[in-house]
Amino acid sequence: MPERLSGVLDVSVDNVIFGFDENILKVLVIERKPFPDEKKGMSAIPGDLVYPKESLDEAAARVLKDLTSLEGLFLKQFHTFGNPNRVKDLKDQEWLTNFRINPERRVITIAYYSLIKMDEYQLLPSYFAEKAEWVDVLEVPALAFDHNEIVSKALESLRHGLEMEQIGFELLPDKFTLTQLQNLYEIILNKKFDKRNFRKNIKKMEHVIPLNEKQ
Amino acid sequence: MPERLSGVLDVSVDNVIFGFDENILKVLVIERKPFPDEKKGMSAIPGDLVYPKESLDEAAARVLKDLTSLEGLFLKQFHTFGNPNRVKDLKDQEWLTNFRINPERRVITIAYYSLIKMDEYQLLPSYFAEKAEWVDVLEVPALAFDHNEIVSKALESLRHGLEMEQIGFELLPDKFTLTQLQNLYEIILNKKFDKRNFRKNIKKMEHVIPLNEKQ
DNA sequence: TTACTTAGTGTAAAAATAACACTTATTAAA
DNA sequence: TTTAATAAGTGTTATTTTTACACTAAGTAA
Repeated sequence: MPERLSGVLDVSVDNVIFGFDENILKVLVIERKPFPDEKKGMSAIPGDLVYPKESLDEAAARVLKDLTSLEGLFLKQFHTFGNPNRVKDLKDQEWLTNFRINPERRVITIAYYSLIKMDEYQLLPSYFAEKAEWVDVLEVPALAFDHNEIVSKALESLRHGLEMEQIGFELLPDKFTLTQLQNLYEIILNKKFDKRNFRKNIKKMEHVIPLNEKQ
Repeated sequence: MPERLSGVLDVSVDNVIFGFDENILKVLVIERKPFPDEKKGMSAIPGDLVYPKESLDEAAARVLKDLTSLEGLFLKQFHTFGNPNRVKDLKDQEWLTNFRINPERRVITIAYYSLIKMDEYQLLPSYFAEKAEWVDVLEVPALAFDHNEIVSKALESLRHGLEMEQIGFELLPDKFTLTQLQNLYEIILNKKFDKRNFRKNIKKMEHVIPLNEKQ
């Protein structure tokens, strides 16, 4: 029986927050507080260490709320990232040295994605983010840690969720046009749909109430 | 900014191992080493703490190999369980007291499921398991920790994987009859299929080479 | 007012799925 | 060793689902 070390891991949650703005699928990216010698904080996905008494879902919801002040949003755990080197990059190590008690410690992260209706969203200062910014999911800059990989996998999961469950509505206001919804599907799935066939499919879905308002 | 404790979590992997035996979907359950006053160790899913330098996938593969001596099996991460009370049950606390350096510590676990062809499998003694036993997935006994919940969710994921990707073959020997395959689908998905339609669908799949052997 | 863009609507062809029954071979029992 | 019972193997038709496709009406911009 090999010797087993324990307590050598930190656990965080990271949250890929998607929003849909007219014709663009966006991701919320924060600017990580810069460490002393750093001019500008690096971009990252919002996240935090899990507190001792909260569940993973609660931690993810907290991160989301701190940043947006919104509660009850769609939130889904999609993957856990635990490569032993995922925080060992030089820039990340410098940052951790300034902001973590045990910077050298391995960190695994449980990744969630969440969907928010952008019109309900208000930018909030947060203790872990200098500022937050929406970026086009197709133009995500270089991010801290393995966050680019996390975003890619989040996008995959979102696509899957859009096809399997019908999650798209979470990204639109309560009242929306079918054209808006179709745009959303086309952009997220990167695929064109026939207008009439698309509308037929929506009619099959429950929980969509046609408002006899036009245009 | 709230005070952040760190190093208060242990991280493990747990592995729900599925096998298919004639007409039954089975799960490999181990008997957890009994603690001193315990007559018989409680049943559990195989798992272990993640070692300092291995990735999560590696940890899961190691657990699997220790138990079966098999490598390169189908292995899939499906969910991470992190309820703060998931190891706080009295029985579990007693056990942890005997087998962990920090028994009171919170443990989160990354859960995987894997598929093995039962005829390739050989029961192996393992340092964390007194013995291992296949049980019908429909008659899983009470398990340690939150392992019953983990098994349920693994089964959900397996069903999903069977429908989406075509994962069923991992559970059968390299040569198998279509009847065997249909049984597998019917039992796992709990659904009947028409024999002829089923065979048509298989023919559409790639990577299946019909051997002109009959019966 | 005119031209241009976007919203809104039904039908027909094609593809995929579901329903269905008999023959042959093997195994078990008389 | 015959007989009965069980399981394997095979195509066709009907139904449902999916796809392809074009014009009208209204609103917006020139």
